[in-house]
Amino acid sequence: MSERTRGEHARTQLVEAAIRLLADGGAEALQARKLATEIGASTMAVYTHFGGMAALMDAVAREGFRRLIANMATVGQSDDPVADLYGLALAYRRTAVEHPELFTLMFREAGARGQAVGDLMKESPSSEAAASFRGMVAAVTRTIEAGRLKGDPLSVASQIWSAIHGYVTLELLGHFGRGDRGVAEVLSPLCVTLVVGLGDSPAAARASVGLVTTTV
Amino acid sequence: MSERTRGEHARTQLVEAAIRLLADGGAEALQARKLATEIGASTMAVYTHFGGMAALMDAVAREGFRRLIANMATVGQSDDPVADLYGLALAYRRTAVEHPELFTLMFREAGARGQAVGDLMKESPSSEAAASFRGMVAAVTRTIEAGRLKGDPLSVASQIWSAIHGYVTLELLGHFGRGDRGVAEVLSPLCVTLVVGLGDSPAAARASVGLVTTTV
DNA sequence: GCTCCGTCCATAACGTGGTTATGGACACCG
DNA sequence: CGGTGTCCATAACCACGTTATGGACGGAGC
Repeated sequence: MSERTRGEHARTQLVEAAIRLLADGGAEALQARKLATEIGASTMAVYTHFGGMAALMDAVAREGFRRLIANMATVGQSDDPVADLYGLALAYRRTAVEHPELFTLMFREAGARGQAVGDLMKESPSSEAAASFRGMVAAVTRTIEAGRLKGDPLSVASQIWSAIHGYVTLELLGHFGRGDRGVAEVLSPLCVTLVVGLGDSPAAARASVGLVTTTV
Repeated sequence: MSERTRGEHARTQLVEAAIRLLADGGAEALQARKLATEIGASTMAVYTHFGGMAALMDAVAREGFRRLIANMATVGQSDDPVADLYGLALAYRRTAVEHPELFTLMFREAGARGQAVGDLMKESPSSEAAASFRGMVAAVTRTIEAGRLKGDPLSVASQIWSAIHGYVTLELLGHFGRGDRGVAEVLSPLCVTLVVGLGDSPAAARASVGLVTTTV
């Protein structure tokens, strides 16, 4: 039980190699044999450490969610909770755009393991995906406590998450054009629309969203 | 060039068999050999009619979009354009929930063929996916002409499509629970939030969405 | 009617990629 | 120093997409 450094290292090596393959070869490039040569080992490594490609991809997806959470965590808590919320949206979108294949895999795997992401309307403390959602619930709660938005935090967070996730999904599919055009033309107005619809004043909403836009 | 009835029939037979396999076996069950036995033929049928599994799945995706468009077309134009818009959202969601694997495939294939779905901010008259979007743009235009919403129809439609698509994607992944709970707790409030944020009055928005809720 | 020609497709083989069986190398433990 | 367990290279196996080949069938022209 002495940490067997080599073994644990191989495990993370595999996940990192997988993310690398994914990044510059797409989902099709994520193959056991390519992984093996990538880390200078045989395909058996995949089986001793994960039991199969499915479990490895699951681990890759988890790592992706961990990065998403980390990126969302860099958005601090300013005195403008609506601006923070928009910052979360941008962080979510940036994570996806920087690693589109990984982001796609994350939600494909979430579907593959059926209910594993869980019912986020309730408690599901184990799942990584749920953690990123809880960050959003917390941010929403602050906007409500600040008197900017109205409604049940869980429902409001679900609505906002749906909208952002949908925008990101469609942007990755090539709608809304390339570059940051979609952010300016769709995501940013969408966030204004949402917070105004949830009780914020149009002027305050535009101001809060405008504040963060320079951070893109 | 005489219509070769048998041949065309085999083509649609393959697509229908594919949708059937997809429905009760998931994406993994969509295999050339299973398709072949399903229609009582050999795997060559896939190649004479489509050239390969990729093209067949593309055809399946197109058929899926055709069904989506058809379902959205059943939503008529009443004298309440916001209610019609919510009807479109429900039709979109119902199409996805009734054939979740097909819906997932549709957008996976859209990604696989890269830009084929096209840049929906511009004209892309060929793609089936674009047609369903144009239906939404038309509905949005009516709400604006009726004085209920404000803004550029293209931008507004993009925002609404993002939100609905995101909700549906997450519901299919198992968030928001089973049955129609998500509709009542997230999709319906989300639509109210959107139209209020886009200029409708809260009371009118709730009335319009409430009207249609019984149609779920 | 007969031949020619094109389409469609069954059979069988090939290539690739996930998986597994086997056995060896090495570290740790008694 | 032998025992034991983990890790992994090799090589084979198997499922599935694909392709090569040739035959069956039907229409076109004579």
